[in-house]
Amino acid sequence: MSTALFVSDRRSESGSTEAKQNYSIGDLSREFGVTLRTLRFYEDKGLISPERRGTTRIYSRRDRGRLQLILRGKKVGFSLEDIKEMLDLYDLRDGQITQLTVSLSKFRDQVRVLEHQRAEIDAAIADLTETCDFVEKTLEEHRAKAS
Amino acid sequence: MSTALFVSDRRSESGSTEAKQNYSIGDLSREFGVTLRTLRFYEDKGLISPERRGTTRIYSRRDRGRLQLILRGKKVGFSLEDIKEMLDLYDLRDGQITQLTVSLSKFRDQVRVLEHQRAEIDAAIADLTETCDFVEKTLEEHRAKAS
DNA sequence: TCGTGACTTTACGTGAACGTAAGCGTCACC
DNA sequence: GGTGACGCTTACGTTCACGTAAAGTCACGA
Repeated sequence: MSTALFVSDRRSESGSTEAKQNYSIGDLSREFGVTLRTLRFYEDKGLISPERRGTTRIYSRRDRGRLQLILRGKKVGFSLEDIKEMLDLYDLRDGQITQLTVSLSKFRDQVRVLEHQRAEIDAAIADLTETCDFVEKTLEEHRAKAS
Repeated sequence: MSTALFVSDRRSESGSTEAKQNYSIGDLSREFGVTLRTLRFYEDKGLISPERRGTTRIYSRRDRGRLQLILRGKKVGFSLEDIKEMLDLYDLRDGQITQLTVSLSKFRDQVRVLEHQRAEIDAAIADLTETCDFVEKTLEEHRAKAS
């Protein structure tokens, strides 16, 4: 399944049954499996800005969408600050072009970062696997001697 | 190049020229590219215990070996606490067998952890790559329209 | 009227692995 | 007798993404 990331959502949602327009903090918490603290934290960092009814937060569909983007951004390894930048850029909407171009560049950078991490993990796995083999062999020899 | 990890060093070092017996903190710092603070920190955490001449630390070849193991352990993703456990175990030397068996088990666990991390990174790369393709396509279309 | 649940605020705590002063000692050298 | 290299200790600071109290408001139901 593929979902847009810092790009307008590619999924069609017009057909969703009873699309709510507003959500409480608890609604989103349950739906996305994040704590209330997390949602308030994101707000504190300027990633989401729900309206208020009194002191109570009211999240719109747009806020929900932003939360989705935030969580997807985290999943692919962006920091909250990275995500904020892109969301802010998205908000400007001066020309979509700028936002798309900048984001594309960041995505490519991140792919490179991830590929690098992957290479390091591969090396570590190779190292550990080899060491495992060596240890197994040593234990084998020991057992052979002991018998 | 393969080096043992929490197993006695497999490399022959008898042929090394002028094998020093003692090292200052600065020596090890330079040789391994770690800061003085790091070496003192490892000592604080009980990973290394160099002797003292007055207040000055004197590292033996054995201390140097331990440092090597620590850094290799870090490279393959172990925490300092993990590393300490294995080193302590290694110190016991009750029977090498116990140490080898326990370490082997930890190594295998860590391989699994790393493989899991790799899978997540792969997924993230796939996701981002797909998004990049989508964005590129969008920009293409935009340019086509603009011309 | 009490309790429960959902929501709010402020604000200190966490973990990992060090960084970064501040302030001092001790040599060798010029 | 100044200067620089090298070493020491104590101890608060950093980064990130929240966790975890503590204490309060508000509405609803028995």
